Amino acid sequence: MHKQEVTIYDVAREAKVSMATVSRVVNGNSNVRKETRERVEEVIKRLHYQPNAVAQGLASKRTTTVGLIVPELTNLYFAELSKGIDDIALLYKYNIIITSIENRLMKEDQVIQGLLNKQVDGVIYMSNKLTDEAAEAFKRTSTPVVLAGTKDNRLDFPSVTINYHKADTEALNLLLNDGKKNLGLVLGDAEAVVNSEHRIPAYREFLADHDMEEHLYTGVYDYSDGYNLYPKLIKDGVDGIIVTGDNSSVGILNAAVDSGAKVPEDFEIITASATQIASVVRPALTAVKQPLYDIGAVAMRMLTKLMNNEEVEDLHIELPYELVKKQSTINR
Amino acid sequence: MHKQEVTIYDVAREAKVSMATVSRVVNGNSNVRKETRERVEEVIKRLHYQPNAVAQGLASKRTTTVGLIVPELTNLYFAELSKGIDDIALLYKYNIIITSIENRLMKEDQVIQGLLNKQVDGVIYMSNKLTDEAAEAFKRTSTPVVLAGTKDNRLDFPSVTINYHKADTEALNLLLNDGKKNLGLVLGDAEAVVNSEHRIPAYREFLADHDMEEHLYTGVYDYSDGYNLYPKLIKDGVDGIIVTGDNSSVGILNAAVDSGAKVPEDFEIITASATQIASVVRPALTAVKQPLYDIGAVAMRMLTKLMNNEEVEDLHIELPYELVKKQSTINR
DNA sequence: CTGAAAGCGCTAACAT
DNA sequence: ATGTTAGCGCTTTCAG
Repeated sequence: MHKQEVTIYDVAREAKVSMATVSRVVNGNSNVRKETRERVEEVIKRLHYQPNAVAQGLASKRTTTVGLIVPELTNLYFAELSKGIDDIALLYKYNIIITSIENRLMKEDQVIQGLLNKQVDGVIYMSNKLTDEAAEAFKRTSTPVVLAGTKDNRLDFPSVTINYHKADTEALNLLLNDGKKNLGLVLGDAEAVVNSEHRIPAYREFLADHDMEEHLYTGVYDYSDGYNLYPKLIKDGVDGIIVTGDNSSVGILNAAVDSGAKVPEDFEIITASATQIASVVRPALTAVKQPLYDIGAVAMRMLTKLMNNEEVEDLHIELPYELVKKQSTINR
Repeated sequence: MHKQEVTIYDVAREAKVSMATVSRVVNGNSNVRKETRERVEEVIKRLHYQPNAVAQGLASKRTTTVGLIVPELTNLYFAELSKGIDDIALLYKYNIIITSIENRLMKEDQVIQGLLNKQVDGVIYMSNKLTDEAAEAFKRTSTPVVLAGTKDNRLDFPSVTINYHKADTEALNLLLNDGKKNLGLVLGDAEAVVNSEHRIPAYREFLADHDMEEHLYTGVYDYSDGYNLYPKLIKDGVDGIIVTGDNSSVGILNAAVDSGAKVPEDFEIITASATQIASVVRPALTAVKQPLYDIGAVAMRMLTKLMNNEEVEDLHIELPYELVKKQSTINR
């Protein structure tokens, strides 16, 4: 397996310089005479020399690779975040090792350890919930970590999010103003910090302020969870809901439509994390439009600073969201 | 930046063996006495030793990392393929470096060269079209490459696909049997081998066999392309179409629905690469259901064999597809 | 501005 | 079964 035909040494010999000089040329070090540089560059081109990034990584202790930890690959929410990350990573010449943690073949801390063993320069963690094992693994390392779309109360990892409390309150107000009386909140994991510390408190405060009854549904993760939940919502008399998952919100919507319910007249739905899917269903879903691309991009940008030991003014960035009215709420 | 606290050398000293023995233990080499192994393992655990994968990679010339080249991150078609790849990669303990080529900041061959410089052990390329520059880059290297969901006629790279010709013919027959008279084919890139060598020929043969008029639309890539195409379809008198992109098929569907057309009575749609999105829209789309997860999984499995120089009986695997009738064609 | 030399942490013959 | 010894290809002082 003679992958590497031509090494830095070959270039050095051919250009009649030392490998140190070739290394300088490759790395854009300015301490090289113009003529020398040009001679080396000519040889590099002629020999089709390409630096071995693994050797560079070992010698320099920087791999220009970051790890991405994502709960599911086939979820547009994470895909849109990832795209923001990817674009900025490309800009700063980092590669991305992506690892999903949905497969139970390997525990989450093992996945993270595997990433750290590969000497990634940094990690971006996306998920509604920072699990204990992940937190443990992260705090054992000096590798910088940024949370995208999640917060953590215990360990204060850098994060990029929106203001969930404010967003949900605004969405609840929309339902209230549309005349809905029994407002529900549909969540995935109730333990997730975003839910337990932000969304649920916002919901309860709202209920208290308006003297309303609580209709909290947890453990609703995907399309079919949402679809199956719908009859229960109706039985409970709920007429307006905020759904934190995009797929589950579409499940609920389709269950409503398929059962002949009138949306939004009888039943209103607001999705709290809109992806493309929210706008292609009919009726299109009114949504809290999180700037997913930007969250990813800002998180990655922050990570580049952390990896370079640059000053980072604010380690907890909240980006603006937008409440976009579509057809699943009364439009006026 | 003293990331690596404890090295193989520390373990060796502490366990009073040579680093070679520690290496053997770490790599599961059987040539180690049981007691020695246990002593070393105890030290490894006590010192929290973790092997540096970069150093392993440099010394062994194997990085247990594969590169994934995907046209778009935010497209469920590729996400579902990726999930199949990811699961098998995890099983065989490979990490994945994912690179999208939608960002024009870097040319495709540069992206590929970057992957090769990182010494990936193999590459999986997904896209309807293997571009010239990609093909050039691949043929310069000895690193194995597998195409997932694409074929190539020039260079005969290993591939995993379905039989597009057969699938499209079957879909066209369905439209015909539903009484549709003017059948259209809506594509993205007409130059893509899958289209130029498989889908278009299948379409033309079908038209010839049934003495029908051609309605071929190319350059239709995303949702809005599809949405905007609809009026033209109607003007052209098309009453049944096969759409190769899932997002564009939904665009066409919504344009039809929004304009009050009756689907499937007046207009039938079959999507030729169904993802989750095809089943959540209403009416749900009749689809050629490609086994995307399996295509990814089989491609990755094939790649593991290639990377280990194992025998691969068939380098061009075609997996079975399924024509799933939903609501965008007449159901009977 | 350039070169010499010492590693980075590990694997893989080759000995013993 | 275990140790010794070269590297893998590159970066990075340190000299000059």
